[in-house]
Amino acid sequence: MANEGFFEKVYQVAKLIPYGRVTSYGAIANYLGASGSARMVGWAMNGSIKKEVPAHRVVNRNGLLTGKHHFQGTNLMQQLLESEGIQVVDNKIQNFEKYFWDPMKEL
DNA sequence: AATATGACGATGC
DNA sequence: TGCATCGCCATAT
Repeated sequence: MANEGFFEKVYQVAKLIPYGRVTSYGAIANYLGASGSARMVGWAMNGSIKKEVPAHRVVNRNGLLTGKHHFQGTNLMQQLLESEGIQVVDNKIQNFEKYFWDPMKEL
């Protein structure tokens, strides 16, 4: 209920991430107008796992799956990304710029 | 009310 | 090029 307004926004944007695409926490934060609070986006994702939010499509600006530890399995996040056609090596997305999806730019 | 933490980001060295 | 430090801002305790 209106208590997690910030979180809600993050969830909405994360849900809008197209299939086979990824984005960064900072990009979402920037889109929400909270540029600088990229950490909040990550924190919001913490609860997004319980939701229907594809948090596996959200990584840090290095394209590194930093939050994979928060997923159920050890490499579930990586598997999900690979399932979408994204190459992941050593917890890092290959051709990150190519798969990068900027909410501000796309929306 | 204050302090510590955190799935980040940028800059400095 | 890689590691270390500071800054940001909301949540949790």
